[in-house]
Parts: sequence; C-alpha cells; structure tokens
Amino acid sequence: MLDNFRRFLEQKAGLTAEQFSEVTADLRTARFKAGEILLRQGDVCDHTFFVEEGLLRLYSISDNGKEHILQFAPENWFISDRSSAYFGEPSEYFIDAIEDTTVVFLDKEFLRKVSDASPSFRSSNDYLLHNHIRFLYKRVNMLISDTAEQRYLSFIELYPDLTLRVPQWMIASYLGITPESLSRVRKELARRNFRKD
Amino acid sequence: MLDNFRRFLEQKAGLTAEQFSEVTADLRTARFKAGEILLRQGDVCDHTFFVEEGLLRLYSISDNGKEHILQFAPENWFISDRSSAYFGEPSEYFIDAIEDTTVVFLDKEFLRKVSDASPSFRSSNDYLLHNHIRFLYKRVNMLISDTAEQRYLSFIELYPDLTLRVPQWMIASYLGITPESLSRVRKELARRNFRKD
DNA sequence: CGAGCGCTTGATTGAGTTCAAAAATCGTGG
DNA sequence: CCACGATTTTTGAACTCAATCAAGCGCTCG
Repeated sequence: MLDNFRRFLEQKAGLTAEQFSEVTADLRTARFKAGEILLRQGDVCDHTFFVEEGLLRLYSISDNGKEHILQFAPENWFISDRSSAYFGEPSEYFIDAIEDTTVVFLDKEFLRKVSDASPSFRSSNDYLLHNHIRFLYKRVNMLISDTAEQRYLSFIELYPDLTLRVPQWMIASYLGITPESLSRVRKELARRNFRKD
Repeated sequence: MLDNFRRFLEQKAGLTAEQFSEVTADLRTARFKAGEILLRQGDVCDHTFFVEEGLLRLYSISDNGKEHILQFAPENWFISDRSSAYFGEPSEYFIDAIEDTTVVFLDKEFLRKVSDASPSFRSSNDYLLHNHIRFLYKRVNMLISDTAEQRYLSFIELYPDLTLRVPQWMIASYLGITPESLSRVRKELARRNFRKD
C-alpha cells in the first residue's frame, strides 16, 4: 500500500524511511471508481492529489457543453488545480477518474509538515513546479505550431502507455480535435506504415 | 531609473527602501534596441529578465522557419526560459526586443542575495510561479477550445495596450493563426460593430 | 439480449491557409 | 520635409484540413 508514494518521498524528496512513517501516519487516502468526480468547477481545490494507482484527468467544460482535457495523471503523477489551491479561487476545471484510482490527498497542513521534516522536500516541490511549466510551454508551442497529425504523434511519444488506456475520444479532446478527425489521422498513419511507397 | 523594478521589490516582494539600495548596488542592467536578440535557441538561459521599460517577446522557430510567439513581456513583466535556467538545459526558444527596452538581469546569485535580505521575496517568487502556471492553463484551454475570433477577443481583453504596440503579424503568431486570417477576423469584427442589425 | 457507448466511415460544410498582388504605413537618407 | 524602399496590412481566389452531420458497426455491461 502506498508504495509509489513512499518511493516518491524517499527517492525524489529525500525523506528517510523513518521520516516517511512519521509523516504517513496522518495521511488521507481514498479510492475512486471510474467516472467519479474529485473536483468540480466552482469548488475551491484545497489539495493536490498524488495518483498511487489508476488514472485521473483534468478538464474544462465550455459554454457549448464540450469537454476539453488539459491533463492526464497516471500513477506517480500529481494533479491539482494549483491556481485554485494557491489563490483560494473557485476552480474553472473538473477532475475525475478515468480508471478506478487510489489517490493520496496532500493538503496545506501535510505539505507544511513534510517541509519541516525534510528541507529537500521543498526543493523537490520547486522542481515539480518548474517541470510543470516546461511541460506547459511545450504544449502551447505544439498547439500553435503543429497539425493534428504531428500533435497525435507527440502524444504517443510522450504517453506511450496512455495511448492504450485512454479512450480515443479523450485523446482527441486533449489534442484539441474531434474524435472523427483523430480516427482519420490514425487511419492515414496506418496506411502509410503498411504500404511502402 | 529602475523605478518599476524598485516598486516591484518594495511593494510586491516586501523589501524596505534600505534593503533595496543594498541589493541594488550590484545589479546588472542593459538596454537593447528593437530587434536585438537576448536569448538564442541552443543557449542556456542563465537569468531572468525584468522589463523596466519597453517590450520583449519569447518565441520558437519551427522546422519550416516560422516563428511562434509564446509570450510577450511589457513593462513590469518577467521573462525567461525558466526551464532552461532551472534545469541548465539549452533553450528551445528565442527572446528579442520588439521595442527599445531596458532590462534588469536577475541571475542566481542575485536571487539568492535578495532571498536572504527578505523572506517575503521567496514567497513572491512562488506567487509568480503559480500565476504563470494559471496563465498557461488558460492559454492551453483557449487554444484547444476557441476559434480564431474568440482567441483574438481574449487577447484584446488581456493585453489592451499591446494590441496597439505589437505589429499584427506578431499577434497572429501568438494566437496560432496567419496574419491574413487575423486581418479578416478584424474586418469581420469591425463590420459587426458598425452595422447594427 | 438489447441499449448505449465508442469507433469508423462517408458526404458535406466551413474555418482558416496558401499564394499572389495591391494598398497602406513606416523609416530613413537625401 | 519629402521621396523611396521596405515592411505590414488588406484583399481576392483557390484550396485544404478539420468540423459537422448522419449512419452503421461492434463491443460490453447491465
């Protein structure tokens, strides 16, 4: 239980096994079934989720009722509306479970506690923030530069396993295209890979 | 001189006037003419720029030679390839001056120095990071959800003054459309605003 | 087993691109 | 201050990629 989270804290955030068990005592976890909603638009997001097992998504719903997926979070990923959490504003996004998922709740108190226990935790947090920003820049760059096909190829490269676990229409939503278009992109890619011309 | 930067440090980062003059002594500034390049793809970005006066842009150049603008930075904005600076990797982006611009160089040493002088500087840095992430989320969401027209309207709302200072083809590049398309979007908007139907 | 959901396919439409050229604006030197 | 060249913006026409609308297929899960 919580092997992934333990591994993260010990290897990435530099906690000793002892510090881990101290801190882990008052840790809140939960299990969600596929489809359950963890965060709703309008709610204030007062914690970050660590995905111990399973798969979550962060998405918005636009005026015309369409979903737009901003992020996937498989095992070992953190997911949260950081803005809402940090600024205390109501969130503009939803988070729900794509698969049955076990998460660890990280609220402010917990973060404070771990920061006290280990100074390197603070810097690992900083690392995650910067990593996140790098990732978002790449994504923006991709969205303003690339065609649907190029974006799909980048997606496969970045998330090889998700390509199988996530329904296709969600991948389309993530890429900013319709499911029909993605289906055609895939068809075209398949054609080019089999025919050698 | 450096009024904007002083105001930022004193009001946002909570430095006293005294602390400011201490810290400001070994501050490096520079003036760039419009068109000059501050950061090149492939270079490691080892500082953040604070724009005291003028206007900078951050952009990539894709394989086919086209520029894609990721960010504008007018007065009082910070601009940097944070990933490159933080991870020490070569940057994938360029930064250059759109107008004649005065910048303050913020390198690691300076940041350390100010963090020592004022604890609240550290948290204001954190604030900027989170703000930046919020901003990038909005941008991604916009790019996967909105039409060219909606994106342009959002741009005007977010950067009313830039709409006048930045050449149109750069706004188009920021929005991920061609200059021709932006010209047509504007024409259509003008038509709808004058005719009352 | 049937209803619903996800994926595919086809036909059509439409938003935005491309290419080309004219019109407007800007900057610079004479 | 004007004139000239360069850059930016506009406009037009043809085209392309992706969206929309609609139908059919296959799978799964109640």
